[in-house]
Amino acid sequence: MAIAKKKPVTKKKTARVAAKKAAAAKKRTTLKPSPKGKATVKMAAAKKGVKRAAPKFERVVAAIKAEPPQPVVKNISYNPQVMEPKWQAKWEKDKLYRSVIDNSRPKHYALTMLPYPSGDLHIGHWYAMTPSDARARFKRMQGFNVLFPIGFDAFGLPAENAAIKDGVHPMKRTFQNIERMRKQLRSMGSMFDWERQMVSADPEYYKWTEWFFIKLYKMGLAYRKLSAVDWCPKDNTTLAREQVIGEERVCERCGTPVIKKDLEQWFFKATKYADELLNFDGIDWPERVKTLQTNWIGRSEGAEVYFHLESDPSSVITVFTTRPDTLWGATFMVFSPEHPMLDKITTPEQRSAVDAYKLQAARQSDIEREALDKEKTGVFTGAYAINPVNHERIPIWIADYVLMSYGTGAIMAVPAHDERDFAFARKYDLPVIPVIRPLSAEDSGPLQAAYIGDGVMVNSGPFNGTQVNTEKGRKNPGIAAVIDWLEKEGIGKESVNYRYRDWLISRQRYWGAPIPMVYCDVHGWNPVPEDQLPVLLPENVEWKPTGESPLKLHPTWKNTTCPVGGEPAVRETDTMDTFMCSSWYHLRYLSPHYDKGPFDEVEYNYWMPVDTYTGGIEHATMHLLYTRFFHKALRDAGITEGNEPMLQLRNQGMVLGEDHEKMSKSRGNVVAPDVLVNKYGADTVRAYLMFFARWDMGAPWDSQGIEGTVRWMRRVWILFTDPVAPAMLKPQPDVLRNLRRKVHQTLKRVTRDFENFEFNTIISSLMELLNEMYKAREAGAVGTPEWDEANELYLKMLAPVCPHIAEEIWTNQMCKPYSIHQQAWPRVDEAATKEEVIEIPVQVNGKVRARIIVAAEASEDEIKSAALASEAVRKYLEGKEPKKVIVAKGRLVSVVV
RNA sequence: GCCGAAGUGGCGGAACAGGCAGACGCGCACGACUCAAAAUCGUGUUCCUUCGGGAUUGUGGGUUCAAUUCCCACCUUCGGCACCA
Repeated sequence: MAIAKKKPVTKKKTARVAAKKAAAAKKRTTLKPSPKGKATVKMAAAKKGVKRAAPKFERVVAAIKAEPPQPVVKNISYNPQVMEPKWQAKWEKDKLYRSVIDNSRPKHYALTMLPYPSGDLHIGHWYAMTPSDARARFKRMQGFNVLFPIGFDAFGLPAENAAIKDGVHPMKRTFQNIERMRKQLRSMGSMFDWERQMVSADPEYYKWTEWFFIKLYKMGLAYRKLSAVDWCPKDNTTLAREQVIGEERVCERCGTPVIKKDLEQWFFKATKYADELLNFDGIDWPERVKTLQTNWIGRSEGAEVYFHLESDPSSVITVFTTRPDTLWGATFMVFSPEHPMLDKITTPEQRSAVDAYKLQAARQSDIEREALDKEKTGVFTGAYAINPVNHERIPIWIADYVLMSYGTGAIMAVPAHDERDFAFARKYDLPVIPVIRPLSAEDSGPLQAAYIGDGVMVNSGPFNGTQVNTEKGRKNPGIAAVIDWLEKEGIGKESVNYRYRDWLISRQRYWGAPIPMVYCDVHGWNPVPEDQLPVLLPENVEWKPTGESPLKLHPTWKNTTCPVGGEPAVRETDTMDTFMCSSWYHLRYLSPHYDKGPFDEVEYNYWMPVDTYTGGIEHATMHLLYTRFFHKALRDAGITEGNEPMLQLRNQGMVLGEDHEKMSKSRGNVVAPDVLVNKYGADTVRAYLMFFARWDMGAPWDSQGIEGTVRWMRRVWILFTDPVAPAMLKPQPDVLRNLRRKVHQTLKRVTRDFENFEFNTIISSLMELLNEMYKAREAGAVGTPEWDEANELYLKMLAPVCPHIAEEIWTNQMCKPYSIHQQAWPRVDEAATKEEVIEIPVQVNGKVRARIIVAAEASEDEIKSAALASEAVRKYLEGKEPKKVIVAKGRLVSVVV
């Protein structure tokens, strides 16, 4: 097969892209979820058909809408609607969750991704935050001094877009939304330390965002460059590469296809840290995130090789290749249509063809140009290059399959061993010279396709006979040998290329942190002096529907004087990408009102680094990569310590609507946490969110399912508050032993599951234990020390999950010392968890045929003889001796007949 | 094409380190209470069955006394990257 195969765009794929686009237009929840966040959506939706969709779902939504919120729990005194706000107020008054430095205790910095103040807390926020809160509470009970802060990622486009529509100033809208969301966040009963709150749009905060920009600028990590950048025509701003999504190349926020524009923009030199960002040593992050980041950085190893023009031996054309072992097979060279040398090398005869091709390439969008199924096109430049390894004269072509943005914008084409080059050579009838002979085929006829695989180098001068394989880089003996030789000959050297690009941070918008730079004709660009920070956003701005940044249109704001010479100068009117604000917010929590620097070092030394970070995976190649870069840059500036800001990362999944689709207002499948809290209480909602799915997977919401959690909560309440001690009988000793065993087994599991973020099994363990406690109560356990211990431990285990009901029972019903949230996490009594008598299944030929009951510490021999003595086993043995008997002590006996 | 993840009852899910598959919950069925309903409580609930059993963790192989778990191949779904030289 010759020409690159056509890859028809399937219906499925089109649908997927459309869905992606649609999703991109949706509101953001935590930080800035993007279509990437749909990951879990479709997985879950696809996993189990969509059977339960419409009727029931509509019924439920209708019911929720119609019903005025009212307590569902009737006839008993459990009343979360009263009890929860009461405790929230008391905890706040008592500053129960204030975290201050305490050198006598180990610290634990639990961070959850800060929300964007969209106006309403979404169920997704609850899903991310309440289990994180429960875990932070657990850590606190374990004796850690826990910092669990909250803030708002308050700059950003939605507020500005809304302002263009209705004229309400983003500042006003944002701070109103924050006020509203604070109330909602409080209703979660979370242990946020509100005194550490930060708001990124607050001048007190963005002063330091600007300050960091200048730091990076002074380190040479911020630079201004004219380049072809991605532009979202709807949001009227440039975007970072990370914010352009998928093969359709749409805006991460609004789903509009981006276009290219040549603009001067500010960049951060993130690529300087590419190699370091590939190293995840010392951090416990999900493999998935590490893989995404690794792929995003896209390191490839190879060599750069110096060709020169036939017409000018002093010229140098550098190419990058991952296959230096195929250098002898280079039969032509291809330049990108944007290559700067083109004008110089094109011959007069070819000029018109080349110019026409360049024009055509420039007119095409990236999508058209990079379409996979497009047939290769190109034009001969008339020029020839000399291959330095064998001094062959090879023609130079231009083709749009070579990108200026990767490598050097010029390639050596080896059609015999590269599919793209092969297709191109076939089309334009260029020579194909095999230089790797497959080990299997001794004499192969004319190549039908590019050969990529193990083999022996041929037609390769001094390297004939050298073995090559498919390994990349120096691990491949052929490549290693050629690289060494290139370096010795001075015609090339080992080299690494990355897909990763520098971070474009300029945004042509108003509602962001100003880029604190000033331009004057004499001294060029200079940073605003530190004592003049922050550069404040002007408040009196006009909203024009043109979409132009009001900063640009403001009559006076941009006028200033040059900090170097005092000449008239203008301010940069672009603002910073909001991901810049969120790259360091975890540092501002340490001392949100500190004014001598971005943070107080004393606080830093105590709290940093972040011990656990929780949030959505949609930020894998955006926020989570930016913040790592930022930390490393600050480390090199001597501002931070250590190589990584966040030691452990865990991602929650996504809560879908009941119709198994992503929740959205337009679909009408949104589950509002406020409604749920009014109806069931925060404790129930918290518990259900922890219970109803694996936290890292997420699942569709199930409004029936929550009933189980409602029942559980009620049963908890009744067990602890119902004074009836039903049994007159004295409990059997084994009842109490069993109760105690169950309690400690549960404690062991719950402790382990909290450590591992396995929240669903925490709840099921607690449900199980409650069922056992009901039975024990029936059996007369009430009033015994074992019963009291069970009660105490149960509440302590419940406290992180359902902080209000646990406090109410502990403090008010049981009159224990306030607060349960200041109690120590109980210790597992290992001895109590052990069973005395165990039931062991006996397998005969792999099938369970009998069960025997033996003492837990019975020896293998005892177990063996008990098993062989059992009737069922004797039946299968039919009097014969077993071939083999395996005893897994305490677990199982396996008899082979 | 490359890289990664997942697949267990009607549903969400459980199974610590290879050892009883289906914990816990939803739903459903039956029963108790009730004039009745709701709520609550109790019992049952993977499938097939000739009631002896048999099958069963996406499919097919393999290792093992024993596999949801380890290995190989494949299928499906999801995600990321992609004319990346």
